[in-house]
Amino acid sequence: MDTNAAPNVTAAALAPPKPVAARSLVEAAHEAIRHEILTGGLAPGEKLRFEMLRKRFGFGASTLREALTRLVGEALVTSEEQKGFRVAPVSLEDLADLTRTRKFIELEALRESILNGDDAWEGRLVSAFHRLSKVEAKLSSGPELQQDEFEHRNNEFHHALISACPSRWLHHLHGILYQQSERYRRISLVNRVVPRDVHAEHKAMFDAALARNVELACQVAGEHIERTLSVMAKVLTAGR
Amino acid sequence: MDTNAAPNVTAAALAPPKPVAARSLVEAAHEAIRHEILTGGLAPGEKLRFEMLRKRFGFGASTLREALTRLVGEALVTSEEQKGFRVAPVSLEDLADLTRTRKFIELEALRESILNGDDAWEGRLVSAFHRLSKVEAKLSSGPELQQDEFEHRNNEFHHALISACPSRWLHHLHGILYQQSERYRRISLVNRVVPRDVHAEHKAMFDAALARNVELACQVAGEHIERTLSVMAKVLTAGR
DNA sequence: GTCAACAATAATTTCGAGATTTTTTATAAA
DNA sequence: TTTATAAAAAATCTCGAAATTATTGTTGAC
Repeated sequence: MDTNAAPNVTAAALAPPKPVAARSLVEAAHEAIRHEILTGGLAPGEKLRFEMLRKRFGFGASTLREALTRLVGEALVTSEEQKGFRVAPVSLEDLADLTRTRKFIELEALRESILNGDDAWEGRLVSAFHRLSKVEAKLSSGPELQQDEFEHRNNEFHHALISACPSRWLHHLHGILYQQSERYRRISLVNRVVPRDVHAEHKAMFDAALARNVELACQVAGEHIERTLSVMAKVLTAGR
Repeated sequence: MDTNAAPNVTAAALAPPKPVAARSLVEAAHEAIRHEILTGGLAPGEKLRFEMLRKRFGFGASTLREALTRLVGEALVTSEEQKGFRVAPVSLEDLADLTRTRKFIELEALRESILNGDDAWEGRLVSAFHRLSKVEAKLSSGPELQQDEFEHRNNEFHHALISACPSRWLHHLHGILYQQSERYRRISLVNRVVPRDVHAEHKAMFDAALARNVELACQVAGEHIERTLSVMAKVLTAGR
């Protein structure tokens, strides 16, 4: 079969936020709505009416319904039988609990990853750190333009760190928690109040991991997560 | 409005396994299919065609589709774009990884639960242990009849143990892993090979928790989970 | 003036048919 | 006999409308 370059999605062509081409309309709808929730275009607690979503994204009711059901599974959307869907709410308590739980999971994964890491893992890590450093340097000049790209590379770097952890279930759980954190992180990025040398923190994690120093890496990563919490907490309380 | 005792679901009346009345057809379909997967009526790896599911359960295509999407979120079903749904496969590797990860999560939740437990928690624990003990005694006579009830009360007891853990996210993650374990556990229950005093193990956990002995409770619970793994592993390898 | 029952409106949920894609089967060439 | 191509069949995916349920607004009685 030859490659078909023509986009075969018709309804999706109407929606403004369309970063990636998806294999099915449900996937496209899922990613579009997910992006809007993560970036705040759909506010926490907001009711998700089908008529509104139809106009905004251009998908049919069944397609939207399945996309929302996926998002419920990722805990980005809540649903109550016969009463529709809502964007999952955010709160300081949830952020604190989420961060604590993520730290618990992520440090265990990091530990196992460092112990099991091979040359290929080191290669992925070096590569991801390099790409992240590049976008971090640009971020100070034009913040909003590179935010999606920064999140993507930040995600890649953190994933590379734990990518040698052999437990599929630990990865699965971490993925859920990480996506939740991303939501809070983006809130604190758009209106950042605390100046912070994130690059230095990333470099410390990178160095400790490559040196195979489990204890140091976990300590640094733990502090990194905690610091992220305190920054996000400040933003959330300041907004009130 | 007065209470309406008549079942308002029409299509669902055809399906044989219908334990609970659901608020929506999607929920009914979700629970019916989930039950069939957990009990083995739908085999691991089996393709889930809509025509087959329509005949078997009597729901419409969209309803089934959403129910399957929910099950994908619970990792009981896998989906590949444009190629449909399958029952999630089982394997010895997955079981080992799952058990290890569940132990990691469940012991942490148990630790926090014992430290935070109040009188209400003790009450729930005593009650759940009592109910579990009753059904355990009956289980030796008629195994198949009480299996659903045993699983239900076993679930209640293990949930009661960690119910005083304040972390919602830890509970959420534990729920995912516990449901997965239930699937393997039911396989090893129908064709059990190793005689085992499960009641004594449960009693040891119960006593240690009520005595607020964190270390002993975690040790006993850890051994309980490990022993469950070894039993299930024996069944899975014997089946080959 | 307050509360409850009832009607009107709006939203969600469900279904079946049509469009698109994948898989299978048949045919022909090497 | 094997491989490639193409038609046919089967399955999934998507849509819009009908049915069910929740919400809102109004009227009437106490």
